[in-house]
Amino acid sequence: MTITIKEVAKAAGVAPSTVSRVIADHPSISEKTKQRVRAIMDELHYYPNYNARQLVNQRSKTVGIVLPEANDAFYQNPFFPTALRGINEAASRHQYSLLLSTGDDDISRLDHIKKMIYGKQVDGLIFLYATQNDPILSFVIDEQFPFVIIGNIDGIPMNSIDNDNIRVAKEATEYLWQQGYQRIAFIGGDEKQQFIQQRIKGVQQVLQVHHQPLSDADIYNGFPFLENEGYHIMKQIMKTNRYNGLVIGDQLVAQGVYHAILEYGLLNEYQLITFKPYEVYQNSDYIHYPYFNLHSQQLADRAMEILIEIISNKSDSKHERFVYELIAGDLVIP
Amino acid sequence: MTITIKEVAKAAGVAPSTVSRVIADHPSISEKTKQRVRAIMDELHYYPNYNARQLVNQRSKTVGIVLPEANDAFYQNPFFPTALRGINEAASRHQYSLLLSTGDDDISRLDHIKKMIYGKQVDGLIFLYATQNDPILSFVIDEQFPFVIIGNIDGIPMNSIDNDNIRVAKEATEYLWQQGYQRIAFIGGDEKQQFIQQRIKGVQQVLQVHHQPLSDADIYNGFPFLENEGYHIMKQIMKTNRYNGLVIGDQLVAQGVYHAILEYGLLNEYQLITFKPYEVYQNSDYIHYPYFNLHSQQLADRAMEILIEIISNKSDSKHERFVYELIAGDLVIP
DNA sequence: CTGAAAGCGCTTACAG
DNA sequence: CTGAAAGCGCTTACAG
Repeated sequence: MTITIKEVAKAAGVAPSTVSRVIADHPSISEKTKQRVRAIMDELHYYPNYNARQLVNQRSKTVGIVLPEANDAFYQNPFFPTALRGINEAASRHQYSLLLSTGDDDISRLDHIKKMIYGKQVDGLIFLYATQNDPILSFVIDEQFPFVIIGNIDGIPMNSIDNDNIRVAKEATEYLWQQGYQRIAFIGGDEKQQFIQQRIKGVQQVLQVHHQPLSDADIYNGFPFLENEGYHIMKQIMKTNRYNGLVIGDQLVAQGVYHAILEYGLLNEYQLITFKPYEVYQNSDYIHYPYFNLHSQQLADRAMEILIEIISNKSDSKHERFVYELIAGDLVIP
Repeated sequence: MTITIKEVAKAAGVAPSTVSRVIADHPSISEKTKQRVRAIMDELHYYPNYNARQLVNQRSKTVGIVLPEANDAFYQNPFFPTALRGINEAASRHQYSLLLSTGDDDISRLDHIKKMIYGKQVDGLIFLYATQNDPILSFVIDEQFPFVIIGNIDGIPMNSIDNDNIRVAKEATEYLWQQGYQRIAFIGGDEKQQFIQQRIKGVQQVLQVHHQPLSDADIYNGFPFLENEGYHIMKQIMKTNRYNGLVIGDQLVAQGVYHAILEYGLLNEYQLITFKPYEVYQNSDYIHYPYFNLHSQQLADRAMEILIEIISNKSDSKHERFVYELIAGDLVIP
């Protein structure tokens, strides 16, 4: 049998409402009563029923994590678990629960999100991806439901957190340039991802300054962020002998590229630089190439913090106000 | 204002109980009424409140995912997102929700799990790790709360799903042996993980048969499952020149090992073989070394299926009965 | 400082 | 085939 507030009340010789107030640490209850009730609660192993609490409170203290349509590139990218870790930490700090979205296709995913929201299961959402024309995103914007997106979408105001992708790409490009690698290509992947567009922009801006504009032919896109894609692209590139500096938009792709270079023994011909969600090999000589640490864990942690802030402040103003935070990246040099 | 069963009832000219029965597709309600009520539900965009439903039903149709204490080796290992994907798919198929456990240390993790269970937030749990003397595991065993563990723990009966680690390790070892690589070492990592012990056993069994037993000195353990650990171990090993075949217990470690070999140009000296959660590079020549595909996604999918089965059949028998499933691994050869 | 009562939005015997 | 009523386990005005 499960212990409810009633049992505790009876055992403590008080009313259920008093027990409820003790749980909430309500100031109007005397210390003596509080202590007595708490002792009973411990003794009886009382735990509040969240369903009842959430029903009456009309809020759940839980956040939904919105995943994209299932695909290898997302699930294999270290960004995903790293972000989850950050969200998890922040959730734990604030005693929030985390509900995962499910569903393969757009229909079932949207359906699940609607159930979560209308069913009062979540107070807010965190999007772990940012793609244009996403039906779920459109839906929550319409509904004005609280959410934070990791990444950004041009032209639509929303709460978001992101890396300063233009900036890190600029710094990356400048680094190659300063090192003397001045025949530069950008290897991206999925060009529909905003961050790829932004990183391209960064590279372009720097090369513009150096009067050596990046042409469209120097931008490699149109493939998923996977190691073997980078590997094959690089095998093509090596044939041309056109570049010596490579800015690579994704770290898995970079790994494939690096493998190709290593296999062909051309480490001295190419310098590559990429972007990673965390610092991979501290204090180790196992480092192959420079990269920017994007601190994805902290990024996601902040996403959660921002969301909680938004949920808590809700309804206190008529005008719209959005949070847009940028997380800096650090250059890590072998 | 949110639409409840009452509003629907009023609009349809029926009682709330009738609406409830329509939602449940209760056979005693006439088709006419059902259709009328459903039309109204659509029109009004009615969505059931899950908190109310779960409160009265005393079950949540949600499963808790139990994560280990936060550490790099877990979050960086591709097993984690792969397993999550499998669980997610099965959850979606069965209309189950997924709640993530949170907390850094053992205390706060156990605390959260207790809240989940006693607070009636979850009907069952899936453990994404299997370590001896885990306080959460002990707790749920004591409570007889439904759970499935991915992996296994010797000597304690519980519902579990796992790869046949001894078998894949045997096959891996036999493969090396047949290829002529007969000076064999095992590179593990975290020897407290059951699957490492099992894989060691597999290697030992095969070498025993070939009258060339694996000595303790040929087993490398005592480090986390990370690339640079494999890299450094391998650099040590290469100095000794004692082996030509390497069975590597974890794929991240294997990657580090491979890098070391590649850097030193010793690809012809060593043959390695490892175990991966998914098939990495289908139809591609970007494959470095043979490995066993452990099908972690399907494994986790099955974990969820088994759990749902257990939850549904609960209380129908007095005697204890546990499910123990093994997923086969496939050798993938470059 | 504490209690009795109403209500959150559902479901499910019990009647009819 | 359908409805009125009780109840799931909480919280929170309203009294006192």
